[in-house]
Amino acid sequence: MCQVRQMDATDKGRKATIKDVAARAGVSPSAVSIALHDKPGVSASTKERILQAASELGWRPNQAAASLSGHNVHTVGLVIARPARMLGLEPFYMEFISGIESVLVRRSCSLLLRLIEADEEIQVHREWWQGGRVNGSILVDLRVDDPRVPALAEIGLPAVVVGHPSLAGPFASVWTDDAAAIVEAVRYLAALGHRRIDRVSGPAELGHSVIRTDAFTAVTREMGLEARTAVADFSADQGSRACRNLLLAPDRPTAIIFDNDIMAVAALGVAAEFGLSVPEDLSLLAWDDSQLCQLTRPTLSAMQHDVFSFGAEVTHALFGVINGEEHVSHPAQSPSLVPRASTAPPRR
Amino acid sequence: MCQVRQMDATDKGRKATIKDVAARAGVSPSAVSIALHDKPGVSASTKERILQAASELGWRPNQAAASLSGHNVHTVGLVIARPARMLGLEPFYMEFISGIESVLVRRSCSLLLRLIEADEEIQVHREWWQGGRVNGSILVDLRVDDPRVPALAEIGLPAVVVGHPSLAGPFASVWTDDAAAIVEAVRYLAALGHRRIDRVSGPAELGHSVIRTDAFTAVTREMGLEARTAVADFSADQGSRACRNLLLAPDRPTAIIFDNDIMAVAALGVAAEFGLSVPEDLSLLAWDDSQLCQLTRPTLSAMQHDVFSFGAEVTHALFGVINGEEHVSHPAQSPSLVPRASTAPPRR
DNA sequence: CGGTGTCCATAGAACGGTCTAGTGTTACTT
DNA sequence: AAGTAACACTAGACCGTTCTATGGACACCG
Repeated sequence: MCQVRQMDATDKGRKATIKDVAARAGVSPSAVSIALHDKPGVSASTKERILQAASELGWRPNQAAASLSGHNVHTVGLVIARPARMLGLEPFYMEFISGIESVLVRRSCSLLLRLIEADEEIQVHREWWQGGRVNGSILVDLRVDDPRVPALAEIGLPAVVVGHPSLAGPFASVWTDDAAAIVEAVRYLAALGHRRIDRVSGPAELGHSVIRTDAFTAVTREMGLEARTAVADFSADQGSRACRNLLLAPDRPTAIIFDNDIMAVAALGVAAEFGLSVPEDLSLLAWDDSQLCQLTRPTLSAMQHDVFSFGAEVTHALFGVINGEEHVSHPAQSPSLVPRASTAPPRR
Repeated sequence: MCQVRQMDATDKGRKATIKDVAARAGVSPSAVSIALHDKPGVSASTKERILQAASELGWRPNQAAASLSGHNVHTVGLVIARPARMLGLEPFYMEFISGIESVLVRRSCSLLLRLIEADEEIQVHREWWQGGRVNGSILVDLRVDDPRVPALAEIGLPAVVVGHPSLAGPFASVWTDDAAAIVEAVRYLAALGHRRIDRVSGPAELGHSVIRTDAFTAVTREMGLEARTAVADFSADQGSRACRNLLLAPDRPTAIIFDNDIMAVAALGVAAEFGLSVPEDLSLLAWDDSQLCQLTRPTLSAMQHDVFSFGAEVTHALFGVINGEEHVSHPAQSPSLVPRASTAPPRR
C-alpha cells in the first residue's frame, strides 16, 4: 500500500534524537533516558540540564523505539467488526468511544481504532500487541464461545471484555446487568396491563443477545405472559422487517421491546404503516437510550444506559489490568427505565 | 502512567520474530524480509518456503521495528480538539470517521485517534510523525492563520487539510464549497419570500465559519436582504441561546440558517417556547444533514452533505499525498439543499 | 591505608526489523 | 577457458530507545 515516507519529508526538520539531546547536555544517551523517566542515577543538576536541552530541541522520545525495548506506548486498541457505514449511524459506538477517550485524554494516551469486515480480529490484536503498538485492548461484541477469548489469552494480551463474565474467560470484564434490566422492562409493561409482549433482539450469536433472550424467556414464562423474540441485526432495515413479522402474527403483541434505539425508531414507521397508533395500539420500548429517542414523536420510552460513562469505566478497568491490579472486573450501572410517550396501557 | 507490559504477559506465547521464521525456513533474516515484501532477490521456491514457515508460526512483522527503519506503519492520525462528551453527540464526527475507516479498511490500515483539550495538537502530531507512528495525518477544524499549518509543514508531516485551500498553506486540501452552498440557501429562502434572514454560525475562529459568514454577508447585501449572524459553538445550548437572541430583536427574522443540525434541532424547541409555529411563523434550515433532521417533527430542511463520503475522499487524498502524487487537492461535493417541512413562505 | 558502600555516569547489548554492500554460484559470452 | 553478467543469498550496520553491567570517584569504616 502506501509508500515509505517521502524524501522531502525526512530531510526537512530532521527529528532530534536522544543523541542530540545527550550531546547538547554533554552527557551520554543513557543519562538522558534516566533523567526523562525520573529514575535514580543522575544528579539533580545534570537532570535539570538534560531536561533543559530536551525542551530546547523539542525532543520527545520516539515511541516506536521505546516500544521495541519493551516500553509503554501510550495506546490502547479497539477493533470493531461492523461495516463502516453502520458505525456512523449508531449512536452507541460513538458515545462509547467518547467515553474511552475521556479517560485516555487524562493520560495522554491514544486510541488505535480499526474497523474490520471479516474474521480477522484475532490477527489484528496479535499484530498490535506483539508489535508493541498497544498496551492493551478493549474487546467488544462478544459472542458465545468467542474464539477471541482463548486466542488472545494465549498470547497474553492485556484486555478487558465488554460483557458478562461468563463470556470473558480469563479476562477481566465490565458489564451491565442485562438480565435484570430485561426483567424490569417486562415487569413495567406487564404492570401497564400488557399480556402479549414481543421483542426484537440483536444478532443471536452475540453473547448479550443470548443473555437477554434467556432472561426474557424466563421472566415472561414465570409471569405467565405470551412472548416471542424476533432476531435482527440492529439496523433500521432488519428492525422494521422483524417488527412487521411480529405484527403480522395472528396474536399481535400490544408491546414490543427492542435491543437498540435505531430499531425502535424504525418501528415507529412500521406502526404507522399498519395504521396502529403508538402507544394506544402498540407500546414500544427502546434500549440504549440516545438523543434519537427524545427527538421522535411520540418520544420513545427506553432502557437508559449511560454509554459514555460505560466506555470510561471499561477504559479505567483496562488501565487496571495493564498495571497489574487485581479484582478489576465489576458490573457497570444497570440500564434503567425512562418512561416516555411510547408506552401506555393497551387499549380496552 | 501505565506500566511496562506485564511479566506474565511476555513469557506466555513468546512472539515469533523474523529470526524464528528464518531458522525454520533455513535462510537468513534478510531473505525473509525480501520475500515478505515481494522484492527481487530470492528464488520462487525459497520464497514459497519462507512464506510457508511464516504462516506456520503465525508471524507478522513487528511494525514498531519496521517503523524504526523508516518503513510504512499502516496508520494515519487524527486529532480532534473537542471535549469528549461532545463527540458522541455530534453525528458529524462519527460519520466522518466512518468514512475514513471505509478507506482504511481496504488497505488494512488503522486510525490513530486522539482527543485533546488544550492547544497540544502540534505536539501530538510531531510525536506521531517523528516517532514513526503514522504515515500521515488529517487536519480538521482549521482556524484562520492556523498555527498548525506552518508548524507541521516545517516538520514535513504528510497531511491533508479538511477545509478551503486558503486555509491550507502548503498542504493539500479537500473542501466543500461553503460559499456556494450559503448562496444557494439564501436564494432559496429569498425565493420563498423571506426578506429578513438570520444565521447562527459556529465558532468565529474556525476558518469555515469565516468563509460562510463572509459569503452570507455578501449575498444578502447583494440581494438587498436584512441579515445578521449570531455566533455559537455547535452545541444545543448555545444554539438555542443564539436563536433566542435573534428572535428577541425588534425586527424578528422569518427564517434562520444554522451551521449544523444540532443547533437547528434545538431551535425547534425555542420556536415552541416563543409560540411560533414552524414553518409558518419561522423557517429553519439546518446544515450537515443527518438522521436527526428526519426524525424531528416537523422534519428539518437541510443543506445535505454526505459526510461519510467526504471522510472517505479526504483519506483517499491523504494516501495520494503519502504516495507522493501531485494535484491531490480538490473540492468535494457541495452541500445541496434538501427541502423538508421546516421551510415555507413567511405568513402573509 | 585497604576495604566497602553509595552515588553518578557511561559503554554496549538488546529490541525486531530493513537495507546496503557484499560473497558465491551459475550461465552466457567471445 | 577466461571474463563477466545475472542471480540467490547473507553479514552486518542501522533505526532510537531502554536497561544491565560496569567503572570511577568519593566518603566512611575499621
